[in-house]
Amino acid sequence: MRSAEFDRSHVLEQAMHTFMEHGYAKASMQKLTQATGLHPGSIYCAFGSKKGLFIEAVSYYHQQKLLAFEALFSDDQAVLASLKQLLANTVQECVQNTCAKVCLLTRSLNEIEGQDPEIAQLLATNLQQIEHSLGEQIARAQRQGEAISDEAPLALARFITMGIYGMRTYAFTNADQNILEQMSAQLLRAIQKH
Amino acid sequence: MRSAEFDRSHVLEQAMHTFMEHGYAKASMQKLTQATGLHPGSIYCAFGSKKGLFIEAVSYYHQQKLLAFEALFSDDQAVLASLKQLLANTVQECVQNTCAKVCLLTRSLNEIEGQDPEIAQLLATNLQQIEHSLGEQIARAQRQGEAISDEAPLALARFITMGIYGMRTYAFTNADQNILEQMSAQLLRAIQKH
DNA sequence: GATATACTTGAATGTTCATTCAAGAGTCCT
DNA sequence: AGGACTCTTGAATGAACATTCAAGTATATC
Repeated sequence: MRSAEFDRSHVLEQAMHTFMEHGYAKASMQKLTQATGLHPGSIYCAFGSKKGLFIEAVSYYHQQKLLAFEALFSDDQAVLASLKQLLANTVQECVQNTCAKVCLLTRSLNEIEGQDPEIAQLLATNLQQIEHSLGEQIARAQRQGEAISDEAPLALARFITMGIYGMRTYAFTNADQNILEQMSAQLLRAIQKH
Repeated sequence: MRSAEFDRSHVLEQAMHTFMEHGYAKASMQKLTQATGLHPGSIYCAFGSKKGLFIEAVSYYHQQKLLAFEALFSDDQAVLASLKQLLANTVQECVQNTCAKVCLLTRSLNEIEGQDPEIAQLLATNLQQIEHSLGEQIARAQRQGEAISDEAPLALARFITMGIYGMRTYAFTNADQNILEQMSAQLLRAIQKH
């Protein structure tokens, strides 16, 4: 017996960054071996293929985003306040000049369209999971009597989700913090009671 | 002398479809020669490179979208009605099962990020031009006293633009016509006077 | 119809890519 | 300490890629 020498989390973290920076197609195995410090053989032994590594990197990214989401929407805080913070965090990501500016899920979904249904399905499922969690939080806000529209919680969650996707693409054309903050405010206003 | 044997518009139309279907990276020269009927040498003679062909195909796409936009927002119609139609058309595109479901500009913008600043700039400029035209129309709506918010026209145009980007990415996770129509309605409501 | 001037053709080029594998090295159990 | 097992290494492989170019072909002018 002999245990693997590398730290799987660390490798996935680096691979994730590489995919975020270059996209799926342009993240060559050469870039991935450099970023992870692993040799090709080790990657293929541990993950089967470039696609396998990508799938695990995506899952790793998704896991991180889910944890951040749950931390943000802790039970002892107004949902609308958490939502506002979620949008503020998204804006902060978008105006970064690092690979942190992209959402691995939405970017890859755009890239992969029409190419690999299995990856597309994984990305869609992950995104829908966050959308669903958001729906639960919005339902809670309504129960708690927060100043939020009484439309179906899922419809409101979809709207905010769509808004975040839109802001991310918009930021590629114009990463202006003021503009993105204004959009966030418009999105929030649209789901508030008036 | 001898004139070129192929119809440039027809070639660009086919190349555009190929890029819409496969994305930039995965639209190989082989696929492009098959789709256009041109031999590699002819493409390089007429467009210089794959990137040159892509840039012209993007411009061709943009031109088409601009014409469609101007036709939709003819002066003798309420702006809000045209806007509603614009969103309805977008939904129709998104639920298609052909390459017509993608916006070449937004899809490529997501794919190209961090790879080619020249292409990114072209895509951003094209998208901003449509956003700007939309702003002018919204300003006209305000002057004509339509039931539209009195926020800055550009801010409203940005919001709708962002919404369309968002719907396009959202449709990749769930191309449900009812849901997309509901989002359109939410977007419209958000910029109306109340 | 001869000649010059293009455009067309598609095989060849060299690069880059994902992937494999046999040799080497480390670890554990007896 | 020896042997068995597994992980690591990185050069080798073959496919796919964008691009080139010399030969071939059509057109126009004189």
